Amino acid sequence: MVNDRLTLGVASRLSRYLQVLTQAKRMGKTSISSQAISEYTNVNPTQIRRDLSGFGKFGKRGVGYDIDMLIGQIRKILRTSGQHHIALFGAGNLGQAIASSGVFGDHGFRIAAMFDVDPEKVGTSVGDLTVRHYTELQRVVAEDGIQVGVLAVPSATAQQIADDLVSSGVKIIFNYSDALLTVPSDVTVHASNPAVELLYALYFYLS
Amino acid sequence: MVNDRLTLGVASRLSRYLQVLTQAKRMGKTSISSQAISEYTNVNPTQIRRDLSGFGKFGKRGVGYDIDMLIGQIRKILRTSGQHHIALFGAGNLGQAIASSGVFGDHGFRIAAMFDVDPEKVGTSVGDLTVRHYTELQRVVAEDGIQVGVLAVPSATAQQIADDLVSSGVKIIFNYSDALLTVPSDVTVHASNPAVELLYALYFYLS
DNA sequence: AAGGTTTGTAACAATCCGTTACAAAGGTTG
DNA sequence: CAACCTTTGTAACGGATTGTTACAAACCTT
Repeated sequence: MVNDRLTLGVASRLSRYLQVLTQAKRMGKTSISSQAISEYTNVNPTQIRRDLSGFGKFGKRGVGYDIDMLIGQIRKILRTSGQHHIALFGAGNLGQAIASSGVFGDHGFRIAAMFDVDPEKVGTSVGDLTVRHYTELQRVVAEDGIQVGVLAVPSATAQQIADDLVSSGVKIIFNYSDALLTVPSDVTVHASNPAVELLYALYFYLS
Repeated sequence: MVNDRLTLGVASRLSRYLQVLTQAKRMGKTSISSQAISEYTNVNPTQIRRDLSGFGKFGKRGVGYDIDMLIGQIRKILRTSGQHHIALFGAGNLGQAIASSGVFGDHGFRIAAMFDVDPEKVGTSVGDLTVRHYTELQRVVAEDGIQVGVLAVPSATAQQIADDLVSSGVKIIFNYSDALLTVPSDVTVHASNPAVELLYALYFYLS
């Protein structure tokens, strides 16, 4: 059925294809083959074609996939074609890097607000955002329809922000801090740790 | 066989356990159950015990796993217990965030050098590192035994750095830029894109 | 028109994973 | 000390996912 949930595996691979497609588009390419996607994702080309052909005939035989079109199709499949609003916590180096990187914008995420508690930072501008004080959290979440909170703060303050996000109704938290967050079971925490990803890459290199 | 390569799945899960264990240790915990690891990783507890028991009896029945011990064991299994040296490119916001975060240090990675081309930045200090000029790359890689290059640079310059790293003999590149890098097949590129990871999380929330 | 490339698809085997189950070992409480 | 609870280690089974091989059809180039 078209309306079935994707399996974890398919959704994860589709996301990875999307990453490569977006990068390829930035590099000025307009078309790409399953073979080429395979080289960048380490997913077998037959698997890629199988994943995609489950949703429609997106490719042209002898040519490959039109990148813009495929990006659109995968977004539709992942049901994330709309605009999503995120709130960013922490205006330190990491927060500023995220705010000015455009990496979220490319995928339909708008950084709707940026928060910090440091009075030196509140009121300053980062890109086209103005850093707000943390006390505005509840109001901004409600007014701007924030769906995702991104934590780029020291680990000591992460749990408190997570708690406040949860009580404001935010269900997805992206945690860049070292803290291990405790949240209700209907809230998703995604933690990103580059060092752990490196360990994984290194294992396969060393073997 | 003990000396077999781990499968992709096992290595990936072990890395994720390691991430949770490291965080739990930071939070002051000394012991953890497979059930608790499961809640943070979404890996089924039986699967966790099965993954671990393939390598030895690390747990205590009725109690759980000693965190320090388990971190050590997993590092041994991943053969990444030693010190690894990384070079960081780009002393902008992201580069500074990485250099000062301690996230690599926790996992046995030492940031041995940091590079930039901006004359304003070369010579300045970030944490206990001094930013060096990019022209020193070849020498530093050789002298310090750099195994990994981390790119926190604008996408326009990423490919050039990747090429130079490859010709210096570095085989693992961690790419934070938006560029799609082309490298020889014996070089591993790991790209991290938080927006794509968010799309994935969002899909399961929206369903 | 011929030849090369790439998709879409099928079929099969192998592997991986979730689930259920349970004994053994450790801790806790009365 | 005995009963009870928790948690590991392990086995077994069935279902799901994935790698592999294969090939026709469609597309492009020459």
